[in-house]
Amino acid sequence: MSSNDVTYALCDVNSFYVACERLFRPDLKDKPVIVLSNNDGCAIAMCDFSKSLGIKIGTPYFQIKSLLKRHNIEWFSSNYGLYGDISQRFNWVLQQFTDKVAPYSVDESFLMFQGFSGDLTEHCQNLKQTVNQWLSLPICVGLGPTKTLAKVANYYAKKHKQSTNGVVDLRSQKNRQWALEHLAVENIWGVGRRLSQKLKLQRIDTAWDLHNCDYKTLQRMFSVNMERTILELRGQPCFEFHQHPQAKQSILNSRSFGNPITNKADLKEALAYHATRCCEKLRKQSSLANSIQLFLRTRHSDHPQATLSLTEPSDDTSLFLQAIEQGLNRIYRPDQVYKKAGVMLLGIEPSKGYQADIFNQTRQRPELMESLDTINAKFGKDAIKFGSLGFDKRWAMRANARSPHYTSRWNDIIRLK
DNA sequence: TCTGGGGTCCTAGGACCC
DNA sequence: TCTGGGGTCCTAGGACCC
Repeated sequence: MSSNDVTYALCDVNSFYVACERLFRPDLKDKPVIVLSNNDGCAIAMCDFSKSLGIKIGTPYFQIKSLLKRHNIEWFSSNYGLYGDISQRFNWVLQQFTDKVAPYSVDESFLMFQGFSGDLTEHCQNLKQTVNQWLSLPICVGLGPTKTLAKVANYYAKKHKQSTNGVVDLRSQKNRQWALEHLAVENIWGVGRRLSQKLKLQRIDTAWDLHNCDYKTLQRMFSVNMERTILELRGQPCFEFHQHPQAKQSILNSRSFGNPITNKADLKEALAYHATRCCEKLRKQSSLANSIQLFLRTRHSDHPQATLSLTEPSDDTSLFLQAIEQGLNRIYRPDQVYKKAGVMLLGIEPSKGYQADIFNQTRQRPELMESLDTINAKFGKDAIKFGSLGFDKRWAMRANARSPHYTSRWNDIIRLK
């Protein structure tokens, strides 16, 4: 089968976080809603009405506070437990329509159709309707011969929801040219603010302009990714389709503090917490890491940082906690005010097949880690934990309006009276 | 006063080696 | 005093994505 038979579909939930918040709150169906980032810092998702007021993604909460009140807009702290669970259900529905589903982010997935006989547009209309019926999520679908063109199609489906009924097909050359001619270069997937500025200096203003460029020249001027984007705009697939999540090459956990911190003991607890979460993610993907980086952020936007290597790769939380303590001693300054802390694991490799160094005296306790994970999976996060995590979480972030974890915590299940 | 978090990939430049 | 060239590996920083 030639690659000409391959079509990609990008399915994306409209205002996903807002849609999730509305799921269990039918009273919010026609009411404006926005969702704030972690720590209730800024707006990260909103309904069309809020957009029409000029609120942009990333606007700080304090700047829109009065606007929200004036227009009676309901706002929520983000609830990633809920969004993650709904996302899984979304992908499950997509799998009823093709066995080739590649989740791309929490709210969008690529599908691949190969040698599909029948009307693909109709199939996707059907898919869209099913997602809406089963999960009550509004989605848009873009079809194209490459992922980049499917993204372009999705852009138009979202922009013209009414006239397209939420599905746009850019497989034909004629539709494609029109779509690219009317698409500003900054709206192409992979072309951000900086690159579009530079492209415009070269008089490359639209996706069609970029499509017609000499890709070798632009590869030299920019990078291989620019070359790939151009080829994808011409219908030649360059970006891979990963059906299964790839093992992460770095694992990061970080949070801003609810209130600024100066105390070393509090910082240590926060870092221990982040290291614990990182190690859980590491074990979940069956990997080992050989180094850990901890970083702090002060009021003055500088970020002291320390990277420590283990004597051999490990997934044992306690080894990383020891490293944290050493690292913090190196970078902590009592006269500083800290806003944020984080931990990153690096040098990641699969644990399967790892040849342990027989001369290494470091304790590795896979059974202990496994028991820890099993207990916490059953009884909830940190049901059992290392003492260095502490108990009072004085550093915890703000989340003043978080909705219940309707689908993932027994205590949060809706009760009917 | 208050501005998120978690990733990927690419490139440039320095260290080091032969 | 003169002091090459090519390769690899690592890291930091930048750009992008959602």
